[in-house]
Formats: sequence, C-alpha cells, structure tokens
Amino acid sequence: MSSIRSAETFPANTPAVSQIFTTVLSHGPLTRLEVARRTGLSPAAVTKAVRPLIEAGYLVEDADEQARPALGRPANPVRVDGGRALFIGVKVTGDEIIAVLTDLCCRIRVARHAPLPDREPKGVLASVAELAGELLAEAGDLGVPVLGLGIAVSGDVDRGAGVVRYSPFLAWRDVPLAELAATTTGLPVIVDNDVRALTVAEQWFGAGVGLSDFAVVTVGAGIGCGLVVHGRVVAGAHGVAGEIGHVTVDPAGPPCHCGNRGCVEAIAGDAAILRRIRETTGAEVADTAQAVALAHRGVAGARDAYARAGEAIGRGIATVANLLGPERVIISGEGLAAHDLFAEQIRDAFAAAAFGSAAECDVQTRPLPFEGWARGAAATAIQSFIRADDQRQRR
Amino acid sequence: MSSIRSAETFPANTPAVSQIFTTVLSHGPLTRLEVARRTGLSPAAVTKAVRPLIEAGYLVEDADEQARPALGRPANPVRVDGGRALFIGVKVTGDEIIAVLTDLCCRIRVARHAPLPDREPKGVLASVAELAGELLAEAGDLGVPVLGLGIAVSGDVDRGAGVVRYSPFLAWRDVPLAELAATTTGLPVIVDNDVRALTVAEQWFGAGVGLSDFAVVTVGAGIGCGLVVHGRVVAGAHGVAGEIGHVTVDPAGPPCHCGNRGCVEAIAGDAAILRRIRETTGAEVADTAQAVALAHRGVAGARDAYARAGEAIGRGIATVANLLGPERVIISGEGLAAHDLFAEQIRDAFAAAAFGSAAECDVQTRPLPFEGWARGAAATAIQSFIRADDQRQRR
DNA sequence: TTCTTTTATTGACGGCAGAAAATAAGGGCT
DNA sequence: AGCCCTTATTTTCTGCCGTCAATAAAAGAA
Repeated sequence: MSSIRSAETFPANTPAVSQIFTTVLSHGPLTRLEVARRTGLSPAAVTKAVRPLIEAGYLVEDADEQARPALGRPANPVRVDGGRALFIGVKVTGDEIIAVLTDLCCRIRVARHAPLPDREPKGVLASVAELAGELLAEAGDLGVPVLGLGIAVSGDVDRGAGVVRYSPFLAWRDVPLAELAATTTGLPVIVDNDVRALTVAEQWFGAGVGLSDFAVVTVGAGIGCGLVVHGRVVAGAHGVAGEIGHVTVDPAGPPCHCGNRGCVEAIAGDAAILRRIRETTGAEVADTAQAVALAHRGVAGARDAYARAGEAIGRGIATVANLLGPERVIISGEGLAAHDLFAEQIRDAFAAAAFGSAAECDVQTRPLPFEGWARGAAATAIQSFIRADDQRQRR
Repeated sequence: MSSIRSAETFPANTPAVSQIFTTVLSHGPLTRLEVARRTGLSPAAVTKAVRPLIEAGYLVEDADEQARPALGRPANPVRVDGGRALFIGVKVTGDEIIAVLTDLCCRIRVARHAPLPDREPKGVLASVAELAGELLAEAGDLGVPVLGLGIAVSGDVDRGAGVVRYSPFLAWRDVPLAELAATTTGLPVIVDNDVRALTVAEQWFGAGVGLSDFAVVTVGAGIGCGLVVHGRVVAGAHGVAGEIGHVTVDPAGPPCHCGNRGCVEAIAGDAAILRRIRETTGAEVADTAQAVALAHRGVAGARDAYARAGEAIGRGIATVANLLGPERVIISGEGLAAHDLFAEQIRDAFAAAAFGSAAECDVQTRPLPFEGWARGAAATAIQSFIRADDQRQRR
C-alpha cells in the first residue's frame, strides 16, 4: 500500500508513442527498425519515441545475444518491462469474485477468489475492495506500483461512463461502479462488459494480436461474442453488441429465457444441454461435469445433446462470419471442457453455413482458465492506462 | 470530351482539409464556426483550410441572406459547389447497364441505361465505355469536368485492387476492371461491390449521415447488407461481408442455391417468393409485378408468401442488430415496391427477435429508384476523389 | 454615437514527424 | 591487421499543421 503512486500516468504525449508502445507490447521484442516498419513511422521517430519510454522504465533493451543475423550492425531489440507496473483485474459473477494481479504484459502474478455473499452493490463493492486490498498488499511486497483496476461484469455496461446499466445476474441497474470502486480503492478504475474485456485481452495479448477483424466466442453458461472490427472492439450504439447467444438458429427449437425459440443459447448453453440430457435420457444430471461424464461414457442422449450444441454454435459462428468476414474466430470459455464432444459439429456446421470465402475464416479454440475473465478485466485496465485519451487503432 | 482535365486532383494536403470538406458535404451549408465544432478543430484551422477550397471552386460562400440570427457579426456559411465537378456511376447487372452523371453532391444530372448484350468482360467494357462516353459528352456540353468513374458490381470485389474477384451473375473471375476501364475511358476508376457502394452513398449523402454505426439492407432479387462500423464500411477480411442473404432463419425451410436451407434469400428473394406463390396457389406468376398484384388482390397464398418474406427479413435484421448494435438500419432495394405487403412482418419479427436494447435500433425504409445503385457507384468515385489516400473517419 | 455580441481572420508559436546524413557496430575478405 | 560492406541507430535540420491569442468585421442595442 505504501509504494503506490496513484497519480502515475503513462508518458504518451503523442499518438506515435502509444502506437509504438502497443506494437512492442503485442509483438514481443522488436528492433527499432522493425517497429518503424510495422507502424509506418520513420526509424527516427521510433528512436525519439522510445527514449522517454526507456527512461521511464516501461521499455528495456533486450540484451538477447542469441539470434544473430550475422551481418551488419547487431540489432538491439526493445521489449516491454512487464515488472514495471502491475494491474488488478476483477471478474464479478453471480456468486463469486475472481481477482488477479497481472504485470504490464498481462501475465498473471497472483490470483484470488472469494464467494459473493451478497449481490447488492454495497456488498459486492466491499468484497471487491477486500480482494483488491489483498492484491495491493502483494504488490507492495514486490515494491511495484499498481496503476489500475479493471472490473468485468456481464450485461449492459457503459465503459465510457463507468456505469453498469443492467446486469441480469446481479440484478443491477445503473450502478456507477467505476466511481464507487475508485473512491474505495484509490485506483483508476475501468468497468467493462466481461466478453468485451476478454476480447481486449485477446486483441492485445492473445490470438487476436495483429488482426484488425476478429471475433471471440465464449461458450459456457451463456454464449457470448466479442467483435473487433477495423481494429476496435465493437460496443454497439445502445450498449448491446455480440449477442450471438440470442441469434435464432432454429425457430422450432426449445424456448429461450429471452422469449424466443431456438436461440444459440437455448440449445448450447449449459442449462439447455442439461435440460435436454434429462429429457432424452431421464438421467439425473446435476451439473455440467456429470453431463460431460455421461457423454464421455457414450450415453447416446448426452452425446446427442452436445452434438446439437456444437451445431448451434457452428451456425452462430457462421452467421458472424457471413456478416462481418472476420479473419479469425476464437472460441473460448468454460464450456470448452466439453470441447471434444462438439468440436467436430462446430466445424461441420460452420463449414456448411459459411457462405463463399467467409469459410476461409480461421476458427480456433483457446482454453480459458478460470482466471481468464479476470485477466480480461486487467487487460482493459492496461489498455486504458496506455491510451488514456487516445483512440487511434493499429493495422 | 474536350474539357476534361484528367489529372485534376483534390487539394487535400492534410487530413484536416478532407475532414472539413466531407463535413460540409454531408451537413449542408455550415458556418466556419459550426464546422470547427463538428470536426473538433479550431476555428482558425477551418478558416485556413477553407480558403484554398474556395479558391479551387469546391466550396462557395452561401450568400444566404434569410436566416439572420440578428446578433453579432453575420455568419457566412459555406457549402459545396455541386456544379464544380461531375462524376459517373455505373451499375452492371446481369442483363443491363445503368449509368448516371452526378455532381459533386451526388445529385443525379443525367441517367442512361442500356441492355447488356454480352457478359464477357470485353463486351461489358465496351458497353460501359459507350455509356460513359455519352455522359462525358453531356458533361462537356455543360463545360464541367468529370473527375471519376465508379463501377458497382455484385459479388466479391476487391476495391483496393480494382479487381472483380468473383461475380456469379456475370460469371467473372479475377477481372481487373478498374485498370481496364481506366485505360478505356481515361478516367480514374473505382470498382466496388454494389451493396457497399450503396452504403457509401447512404453514409455520405443519405440516411447514414453522421452515424458511425448503421446497416443498409437491400431487398430484391437477392437480400444484401452493407455495414458501417466505427464510421467505416466493413469489407471483410476475405472480401465477404454483409451476407445477410445467407443467414439461416429456418433450418427446415426451402433449399437455397448456396446449398443450405432456409436462408433469408431462399425465403425473401424475388425468385423464392414467386416459387412459393406458384406452389401454394398454383397460379402462373411470371414476374414480381404479377406476384405483387396477386397479393394486393388479396390472394391468400400470395399474401402469405410476402408475410413469410417479411418475417425472414425481420429476423435477419434482428440478427444484425444483435451482433452489431447499429444505431439505424436502412431497408432499401427494388423489393420495396412490395413494401406494404411485408413491412408489418418485418417490424414484428425484428421486435420479437431483437435482444434487449438492440430493439431500440431505428429501422427505416428508403425507396430506391432504379438509378440508386448507379448513384452508389458515383458516391464511391466521389469518396475516392476526395480522400485519395486518407483513411480518417468522422464522428 | 458608442457599446455589445458573435463570427471570421491574421500572425506568431510550438511541436510532431520525416529526410538526410552521420555515426556505430559488427563480420568477411584480402 | 586493415578495409569494405551491410545494417542499426542517432543526430540535426526542416517543413508544416494546428492552436493560441489578438484583431477585424458587422450588425443591433443603449
């Protein structure tokens, strides 16, 4: 707690600086020349921008003596010093809070979680503050300042205003969470939708690095989707975007809590799979783990439920691909535990429903550890720290 | 033909200039102060940027003496002089060519069309050149230079490269149309997908002015969709985007030429509606006009076919709204002749399938005259003339 | 007539980024 | 060992865009 300089800001006076920094952040160690090539700036501009970043400790020269191209002056790559600063990411679900302490490169240093005794904003805030306090103490032990706090909440979140407009799981409406948490913790706070936060993490530190158009699809209790178009995360004019879960794939399908029938989520969400297994097999499956076990044992009804789920997800992804033509779709989420049960159906349904060259889209799966969501929240905090008020996008 | 200075370029040395110009172009006459407010630039910058544009004749001071605010120095609004330059837009369909001569404000001055005797690139090119020649002659009579030619083709078009990658209607593959037409006509040529071109026209001169996120849905022989996200038209990583026509709305629906079942186009495309009317009523409907007439006469099978089409379109639009959260959806296309037959179904299906606040999206219809597509092509030519090599977006 | 109010314009200034050239740092060749 | 070649980095200089602050302009109000 003692070593925190809460007013520390990133020395990004100019768009070029933040562009250069994010390039180095995402693309590992790079020589100045290579940075210049990727950003379209001149080598001179890179040198000038890099110097203050090195002086401030955010970049370091990577004395990596192994990769010698053997001709000409040896290159002197720079990389981000992850240990220069720490960030806290918090994911709030309906029944627990997960918090991580990450470095500037979004690598997780410490992870904690705690049950959520109370869904009232006040109680949640207290729990967040407590976990954040523990992580701040850890950071203090390391002697590294914590420069931001990101909070991810599912539902309709206005990141700019820092307000949770509506969260079904928490039963919140118009809670100014950023302001509340900032006064409680003394840190700069960013609040964002959980799927968008995960998308930011993929864009800066994951499988979306370097892509200007991609989608992240999360499979679990719900089916979510984060979209990056023209290098920026899509937020939606009314706060709603990426609602792949309520895309209809079969108007004759099972009813969905949204009031329609045959939504992706009504077929491929955890609850939907469980219900279907119960209906077709009559078995008493209490949770997803049992359902997966049943399917792995080869019970036809269970396998079928997962196959249908895979087909629905594949169709949903194909819809995204047909509409947006992303370069890549990254499938992630807790539901990937059952990946082997529906991977094939996802691919087949996608291939069948993708139109023309939309099928060239690269569909990959990425496992998501349980701290993944919290890490996404940390990524939004890092992003907001770096570009404070700059809205440029990279190629 | 005589008065064409083919090398004339737009004096947009700086991003600020092109930003200011497009603001004035889209938002009618504006005072310099108002322009400064909208662009976020300082009034001084606007004054300096405007001067050369006035000298070059692209802007004029609007000596409009009626709207006096009666206090302070009288405002001196500037507007674009549409008559300063002309552009040609050409739409190539499977069986005819439509060409328009527009001014800089994309107002149509002359429209022509001609049948397409031949679908080979050579023959199409000759027809395009002939129509363009006629329009060039008209422009010559007016003494106004033509500064660009836009060509709109359905299918997979690489605008940057000026190549038609694949056009099913013309049976073309990898035709470098921009290059060919440029050498034939001597004009700078832009080739783009027809729906994207129409979207550009709406973005700059239509119902999309000032919006950073909206969609254009075209209803006709096919169902198409152009998307604007973050102020830019979505092109798709593999050339495919906005393929709303092949979004599945009912996996048990009628087969589509794409190989799937129940695509929007397989239910709401002109051919699909005709087929369904024939099947349900047994009537011999030869074309869309007859089908509309039948429905207007109250024939149940015909009315039903249109109702189904409206439902499919509404679902498709809801899918777009759920995924992207646009501010507005603009429905257009030749199919709007039957607008009264399915407008209600579109609205109902959209309202039912839109999730949460995605339903707040403003859905409007805009009639599309038969020169609409060609005007879109002209809009792309205007756009490319103005921003030559600038990729900034507006708010 | 003189003041007030709003808009437009001018000139000085600061700062970003690019170009060109200089400098640095190897390794290979003779 | 000394020279040359290649590549990386830095320095210096310069152009130029856009802001700041002061000024002009054109009414109506007092």
